[in-house]
Amino acid sequence: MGRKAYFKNEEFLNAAIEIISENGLNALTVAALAKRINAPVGSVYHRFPSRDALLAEVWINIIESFQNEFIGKIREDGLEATLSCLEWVRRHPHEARIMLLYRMQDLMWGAWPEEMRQRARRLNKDLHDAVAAFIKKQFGRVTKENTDRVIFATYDAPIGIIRRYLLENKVPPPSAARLIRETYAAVIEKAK
Amino acid sequence: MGRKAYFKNEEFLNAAIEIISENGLNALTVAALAKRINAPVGSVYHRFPSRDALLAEVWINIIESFQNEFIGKIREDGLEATLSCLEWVRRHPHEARIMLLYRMQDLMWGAWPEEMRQRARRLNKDLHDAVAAFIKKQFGRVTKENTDRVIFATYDAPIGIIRRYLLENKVPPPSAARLIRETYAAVIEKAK
DNA sequence: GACTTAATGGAATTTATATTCCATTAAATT
DNA sequence: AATTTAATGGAATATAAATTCCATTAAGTC
Repeated sequence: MGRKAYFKNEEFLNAAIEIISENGLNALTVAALAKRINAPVGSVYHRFPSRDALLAEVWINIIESFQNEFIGKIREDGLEATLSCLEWVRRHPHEARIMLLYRMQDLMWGAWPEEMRQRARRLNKDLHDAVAAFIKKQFGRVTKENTDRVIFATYDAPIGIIRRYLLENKVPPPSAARLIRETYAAVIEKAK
Repeated sequence: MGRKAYFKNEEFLNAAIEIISENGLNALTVAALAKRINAPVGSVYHRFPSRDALLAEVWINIIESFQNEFIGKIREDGLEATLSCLEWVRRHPHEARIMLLYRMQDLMWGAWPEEMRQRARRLNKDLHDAVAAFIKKQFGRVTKENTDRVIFATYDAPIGIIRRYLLENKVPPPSAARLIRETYAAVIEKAK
């Protein structure tokens, strides 16, 4: 009952992602957001309590998408999980730009909505558990040194190269996988 | 002649760096900047034509500091240059946070002042030349593949691990150097 | 087809900050 | 010590963008 909706929640979220990715955070005004999908400004506030709330949702959705894929893969295989970061970025270039070029703190002015805090906590726990299980499987036990190795090879190094391409408004080429593999081999497999 | 200055240009620049590093870009209002050194708002505009101009100078100073150190070292030795990134970050934690957590585009609203564009052009040329010379020395000739290897091992991978620590409000520990060395050995020396 | 509800549409308002402006103060010069 | 110049000090103004509010519109329900 009541009027049919012209605009979906998701359309605003996607429009925000595109604007930030293409023109930077400064370009994401509520007016620009509404205009991109030809919606009136008021409709933004009909669906989201504030610009901050919308951005919190954009952020947590992206992080969940990225990390859940990683978590799923690392249960099977470390190298696969590592390479999957690269593939996720290639499939989600706009989201990747936001994830790697901004921080939550800079997207929003205020504090996280409580729902988002919960989702973030659950996600971090899942990630932590999955990584710890992998370290145990790979090295026998979890030490600070092993943990550093795994995070570096599976996350830091791939993100490092990916981020450079994103900064240049490009998507990392498939050839980047070669360097990621070599690093993984040197840092994880050789150290076993 | 005329009244003696209470506030130096540099004090405003340093205050801005600290505020952004400690509390994020949103915290850097002109009022907050002035307050941090107990200056009146007007004095900011006595020294800088605009907030944007001040930020442009903050940014270019940081990039010059980082890259000039790297350029100097890579003329001598690739691994030394690579490890020097880590040391620069440890010596300049605030500057590092700005360099690695923001982009010029997001610090400023408008376009770069012309002076800054020139400084950036010169710097990029120097960096490019130094890296090309290193690649030639190391591999005999400059190919796309060699270039990717060198940038990855000397820059992307170190930045990747450094950035993770900076995101957690920490400075990377000296132990990070081990992983950076191993990556360099695997990606540059083994491939020679 | 009147009624209720949910949504759009957009003008008006509020808020947060950057910027301007000018009076005041102090150093150097004569 | 009067004068000139460069700087401070901060209130007033301008600006840009978020948010509010309410009138209008359309879809189901009785």
